[in-house]
Amino acid sequence: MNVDTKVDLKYKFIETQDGLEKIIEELENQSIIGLDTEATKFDPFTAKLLLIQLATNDNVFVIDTTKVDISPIKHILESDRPLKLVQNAKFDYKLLKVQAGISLGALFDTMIAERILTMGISREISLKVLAEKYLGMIIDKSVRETFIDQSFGSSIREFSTEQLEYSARDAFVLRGIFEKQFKKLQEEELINTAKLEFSVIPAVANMELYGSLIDKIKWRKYIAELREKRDAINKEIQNDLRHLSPYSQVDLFGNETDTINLDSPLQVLEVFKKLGEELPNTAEATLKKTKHPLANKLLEYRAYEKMITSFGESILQKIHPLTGRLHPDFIQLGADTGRFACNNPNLQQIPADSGFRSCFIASPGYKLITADYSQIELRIMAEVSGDPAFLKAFHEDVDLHTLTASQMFRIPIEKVNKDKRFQAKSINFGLMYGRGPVSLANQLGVSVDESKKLLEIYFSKYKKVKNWLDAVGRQTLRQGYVRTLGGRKRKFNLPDKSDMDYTKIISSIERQGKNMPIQGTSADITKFALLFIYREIGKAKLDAHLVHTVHDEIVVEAKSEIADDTAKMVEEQMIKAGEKLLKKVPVRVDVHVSNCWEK
DNA sequence: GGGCCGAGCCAC
DNA sequence: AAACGTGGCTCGGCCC
Repeated sequence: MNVDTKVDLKYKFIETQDGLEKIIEELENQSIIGLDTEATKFDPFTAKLLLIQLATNDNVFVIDTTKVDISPIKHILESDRPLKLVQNAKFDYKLLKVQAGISLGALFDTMIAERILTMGISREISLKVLAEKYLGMIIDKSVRETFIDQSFGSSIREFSTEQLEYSARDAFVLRGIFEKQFKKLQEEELINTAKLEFSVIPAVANMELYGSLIDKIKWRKYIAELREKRDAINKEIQNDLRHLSPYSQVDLFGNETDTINLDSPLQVLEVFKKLGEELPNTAEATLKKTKHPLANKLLEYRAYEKMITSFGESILQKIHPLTGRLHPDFIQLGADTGRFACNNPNLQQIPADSGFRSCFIASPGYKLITADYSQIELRIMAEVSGDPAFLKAFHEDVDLHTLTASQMFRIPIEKVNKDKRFQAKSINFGLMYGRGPVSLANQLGVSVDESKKLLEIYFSKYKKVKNWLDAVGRQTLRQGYVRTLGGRKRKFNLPDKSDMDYTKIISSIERQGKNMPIQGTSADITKFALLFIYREIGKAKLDAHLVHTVHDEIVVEAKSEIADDTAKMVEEQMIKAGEKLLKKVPVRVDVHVSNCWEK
C-alpha cells in the first residue's frame, strides 16, 4: 500500500531564534530523533548549511540555518541521547562539524544498517529505496538538486514549500525505517556489527576531514622521471614499427607522429597480426608468453603509463584548494567482506614500492605513524582452524612461510632457501583465496601434477586448516551465508540447479565463503582499532589525527613531541583490537615513526 | 558530449 | 587466458 506523501506531512518551519528556543525542551526529552541536513554542496568545507531537519515522536522541525543560530541545540546534537537516526551519517557529521562546530553524538545510520543487513546480495541503500522497501512510500529525490548552489548571499531567498516538505519528509521517514531495520538486526544477530560500524563513523569522518598532505614538488619530479622513461620506450616502439604502414606518418609540417596508440588493445592486436603473431588478447599473461620483443617493450610502456595516468597529476588535482590536503572518501562498507573501499582518490592503491608513497608527508612539526598488523590474515586462519602447527609457529614467533617450507620438504629451518620459502608462501596465501592447483602450478612454474603433490603434502601437515576450509565451504552453501569472528554476515544468492553455470557459481561461492571469515575478521579488527585509537586521542586530547587506513594498516599524524608516545598508544590499541577477536594466537603490530608514509 | 562496460592493472 | 579473494581508476570503444 503506497502512501501519497505529497499531502499531509505536518512539519514546523523554524525561522526565528525564538522559534528554536520553544522546541528545545521537546528535543531534550526524546530518546530518538531523525536527523537530516540540506546544503548547497557535498563538499563540507565550502558547502553552506541551509536546513537542519529533526523528526521527534510527534513533530518534524525544519530549521532554517541561514537565519537561526543552532548553537542552543548543540548539546542535544552532541549528546548520545537522543540517538540520531541519519541516512549516510558521515556526510551530515562532516558538514555540521565544519559549518556549525557540532560533533554529532550516538548515531544509527540507516544506510550502513541496510548494507549490514544485505551484505552480498544488494547494494540498494539509498533513502528512496529504503522508504519504499520498509514503508511503502514513494519519495521524489529530485527536489534535492534544487538546493545545490542555492544562493543565499546578500539577497534573501525563501525556501519553497516543495523544498521544505521534501526536507521534512527525509527526516520523517528515518524512524519508520529504523524500527524495521533494528528488529532485523536483532533477529539476525547483527547488533554488534552495527554498533561497531556506527561508532566508527566519527573516526572515519574526522579522518576524511583531516586528510593527507602531499609533497607536490617531489611528486611532480617523480612523474617527470616516469614520463621520460615512458616516452623513450614509446619512441623505441614506434621506430621499430615504422615499416608497418599506415601507422607511421609524417604530418603536414614534416613532423613525425606516433600514430599507433599503444593504449588501444585493438591497434596493438592489429600490429601483432602484421608481425605474424596472432594473439587472443593483449593481457599481461598473453604478452609475457609472446616471444616477439615488442611484447616486453609494451609491458614496460604500460607499467610507466599506468603510474603516470593513475597516480600522476590526477591525484594532485584532488588536493582541496582550501585545506591544501587530500580528502579521500573512505567507503565504510565498500567491500562485501566489511573492508573499506576508498575513492577520490583511492589512496588504498598507491603503489607500495615506488616513489609515490614517500611523497605523503607529515605536516610541519608533526610525524607520521605507520602501523600495520603482521600477517593478520594468516593469524586469523590459525585462530579459526585451530591448527596446532599454525598456532605453534605464531606462538614461537618463527617465520610461518619458512616453517611451512621446512615441514613440507622435510628439511631443517636453516636449510630453507628462497625458492622453497616462496613455494610455501604461495600456498599459504593461496589458501585464503581458495586457490587451486592449476593456478598454483602457473605461479610456481611447475607442472599441475607437481603442484597437486605440493598441496597434498601441505594439507597432510596442516590437517585442521584443510578441515576448516572444507567445512566453511560446505557451510556457506548449506546456509547461504557465512560470518566473521566479529559476527559480520555475508550472504549469497544460491544458484538454481537449472542454472547453466551452476557448478561454476557454486565453486565461486565456496571460495568466497572461505575467504570471508578471514578477510572480514581482519576488517572487524581494523575497525575496532580505528575506534579505539580515535577514542584514546579524544580522551587524552592528543594533538594527533587519523589520516589513513589500508585494510591492515593505520596511519596517524601526531605532533613531533608526542609522536613516540602516540606510536606506542597506536600499537597497544591495535593489539587490543586484535585480541578482542583472536584468543588463541598472539597479535603483532609493526610501527614506524617517520616524516613520511613508509614501512 | 555523457553514460556504460570491459580490459588492464594498482593495492591488500 | 585464466587461474585466485576484496576493491577503484583510466582508457578505448560503443551507445544514445
